[in-house]
Amino acid sequence: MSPQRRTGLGTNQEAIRRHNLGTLLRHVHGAGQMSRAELTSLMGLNRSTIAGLVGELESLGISERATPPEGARQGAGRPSAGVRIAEDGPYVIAVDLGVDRAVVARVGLGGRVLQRAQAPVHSHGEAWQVGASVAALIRTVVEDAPITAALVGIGISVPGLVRRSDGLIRLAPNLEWHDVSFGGIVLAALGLDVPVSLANDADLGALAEHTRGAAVDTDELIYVSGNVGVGAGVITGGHRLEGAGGYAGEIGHLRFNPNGRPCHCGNRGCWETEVGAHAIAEAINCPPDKVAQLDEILDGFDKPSPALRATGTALGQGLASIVNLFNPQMVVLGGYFRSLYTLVGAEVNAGLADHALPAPLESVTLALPGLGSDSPLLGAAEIALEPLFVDPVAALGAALVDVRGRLAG
Amino acid sequence: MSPQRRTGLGTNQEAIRRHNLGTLLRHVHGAGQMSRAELTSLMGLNRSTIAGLVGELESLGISERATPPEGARQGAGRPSAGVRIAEDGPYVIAVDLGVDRAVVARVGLGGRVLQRAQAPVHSHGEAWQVGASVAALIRTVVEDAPITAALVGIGISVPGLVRRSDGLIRLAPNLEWHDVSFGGIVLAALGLDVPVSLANDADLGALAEHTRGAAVDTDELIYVSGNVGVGAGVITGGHRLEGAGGYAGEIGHLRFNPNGRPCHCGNRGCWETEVGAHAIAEAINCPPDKVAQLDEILDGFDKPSPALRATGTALGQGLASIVNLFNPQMVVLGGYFRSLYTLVGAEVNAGLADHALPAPLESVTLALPGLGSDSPLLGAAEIALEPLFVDPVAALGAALVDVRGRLAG
DNA sequence: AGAATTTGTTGTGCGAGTCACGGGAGCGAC
DNA sequence: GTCGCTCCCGTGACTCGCACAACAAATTCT
Repeated sequence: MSPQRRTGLGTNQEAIRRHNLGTLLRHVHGAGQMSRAELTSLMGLNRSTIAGLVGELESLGISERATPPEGARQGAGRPSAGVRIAEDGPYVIAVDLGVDRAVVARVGLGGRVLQRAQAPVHSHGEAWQVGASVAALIRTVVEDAPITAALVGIGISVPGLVRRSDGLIRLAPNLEWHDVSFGGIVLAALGLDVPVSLANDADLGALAEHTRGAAVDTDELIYVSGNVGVGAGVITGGHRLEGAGGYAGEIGHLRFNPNGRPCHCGNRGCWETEVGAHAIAEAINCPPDKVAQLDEILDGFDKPSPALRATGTALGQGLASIVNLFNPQMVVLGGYFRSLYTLVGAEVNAGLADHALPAPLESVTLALPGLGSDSPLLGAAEIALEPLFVDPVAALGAALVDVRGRLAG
Repeated sequence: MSPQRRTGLGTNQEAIRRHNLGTLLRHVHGAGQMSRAELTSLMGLNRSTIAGLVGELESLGISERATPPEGARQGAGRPSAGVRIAEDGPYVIAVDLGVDRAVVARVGLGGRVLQRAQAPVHSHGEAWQVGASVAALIRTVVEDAPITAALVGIGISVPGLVRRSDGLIRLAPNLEWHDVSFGGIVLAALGLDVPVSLANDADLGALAEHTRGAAVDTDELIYVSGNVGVGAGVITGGHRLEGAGGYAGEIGHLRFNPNGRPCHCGNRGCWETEVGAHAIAEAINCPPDKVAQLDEILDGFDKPSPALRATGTALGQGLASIVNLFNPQMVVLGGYFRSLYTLVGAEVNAGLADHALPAPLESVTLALPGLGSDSPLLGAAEIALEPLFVDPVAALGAALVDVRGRLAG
């Protein structure tokens, strides 16, 4: 969260520098590489100011000077030097906790996945067991990190409700977890003390798609995630919509059909009972223990069955409610909705067009994730990197160097 | 909209001053009067900086020095001088366009209603006719304004969909308007050229309740407005949720009962068909032409009928979907929902508790508007005042002095 | 090859907030 | 009543960040 959203505080010169340095880094992070001239026009600051900021970033070891990038201006004039994320710069650990597997990656600024590992996770496993597996994956992934590179933090994507204030997992239905302090568990298993951020997988999917996926330059977007549960991550005004407790986006339990099937939440006919993984599995006669691989199974289809087409219509109709409520510019369909939309896109579009109001409908686009199924993972990297954009100097000061040594000791 | 939300730009010193001056004014505006010491601790700036800012505000004629306010610190020590909104300071015109009447007020900083007038409006009247009535009311209300006081702008609350980019009224079902540039119509009728801002009534209700109503210090709130249509204004992270086009918050057409009554939007069983004014009027045998006064009629009841109780349950159940989606800290029930909640609050609460998820439910409070039925009007004043908080000097420079003279000439 | 264009570099200046000091205004104790 | 305490105001020197201007450097165009 950028400090600018804290309303009411004044700004002093120290804050300017922090903000400008962080904003510059955010730009370089977003584009991977840019020229100083681009930065000058993007940020609206003087050339010499940009030069000073870039110099500070270089002296921090975050960025390095590069030859002018490819897509640079054509024409006369001295070419502008490039600013590029440093090879041995700071990095974060991203964890995508799925229902049946955990993916862990070491991710550098610019969103580059430097190392990656994954392992199956016992469904309904105890939290400490899962924590131990994740810790082991983290050890693997940190193996080849340069000894000088600093670990800024760990970001974890969770399929469930995460409390914003402290990252407690309030409820992860498909892991059968309840009030689990998973961040603490992982840190304890590692024996490290670094900042850990947890958030809902759909929220992080939205964040990643906004930063470097299908929704770059789109400040109003919703990432609808079909995992075993159905959830949404909302970005509005370029910021995550979190809600008071951090639970915003629970679209799975929208009232859809009051005479429908009972839902595990206690109501009847929640949207999830129509478009959730179990409903779809039933529609395609998929055995219940394969529900976690629903996306792959759907990818195997080449022609949709009538039942699947009905599901597509229900998906579109539910999306209509969401479009009416949030008036997004883009809706990204993640998880198995990606596969489903590929199959029955026409039905989804029709359901949406029939049930949404004309005004919000005209400005919305349905899209597939630009990052494939990595969106939540890269979103986890983004929240872990966030402190660097708020205050690069402070975040780097708090970061951990020689992680391998510390893990060994 | 505070400039801080524009991400990506750098900050220079000029922007600091603008921001600090605007933020200081926003604080004084919110509290009406405060001491410099309070401002110092609120804004986290140095005493002398605050003194400089306050001095600038005074020299602009916006604020004036006052004796220490009542609620000041008790005990030893020199009392801190007060900062108070100036009597003859800048003001705005706020317009609340209802289905059957228009209310116009002259509102000063601090939210003080200085003058007020209203007139019935012909339902289904032509836009230019309504514009002429509103212009006449504005002339009345400007009558006694000090000749030195500056008019900063006009804010208009509209019962319909307003396009964010240019304030065009895309659709106001109950006025039967369609793509009406009402701001231009009013300005033409006045023969003035001042900034005009238009927004949806529920959005403005939320804004006003957030600034000086029931939801002060609540950064996640939803104002649910029952007028002839049902809409919502959402504030999240302290900012209005507008959506891509400005149409966010259309909760009236949430899918509620797919086998229900047909809705004018083309679907069946939208929430509005269950809790909208026409549904309630039917439930209490109120003649259709009195629908606009539904709140007063409901206030006349002392015992709710079973039909009304069922409506209360439906209201609560629909609110549950909203609470699940937005995870607000407070839901304010405006319009006739205020009267309805007073009658059948128990049913509303029960419907909400039954259908909302536990996590979002535990942090939400239902509340009545702290500003009564004036919320949209005062919200209209707030958007018109907004430029003053972004850049007081510029906004005052663009403001109009001697309005009466200009209107006469 | 020279002009035109665009950018990097350097030094100067302005402006905004901070800091430190002296003075002022109430409160409370003796 | 006076003194001390506490908190605040007001003023001037100080620091730091950005803007500006002039010059140097690196290309492209003619």
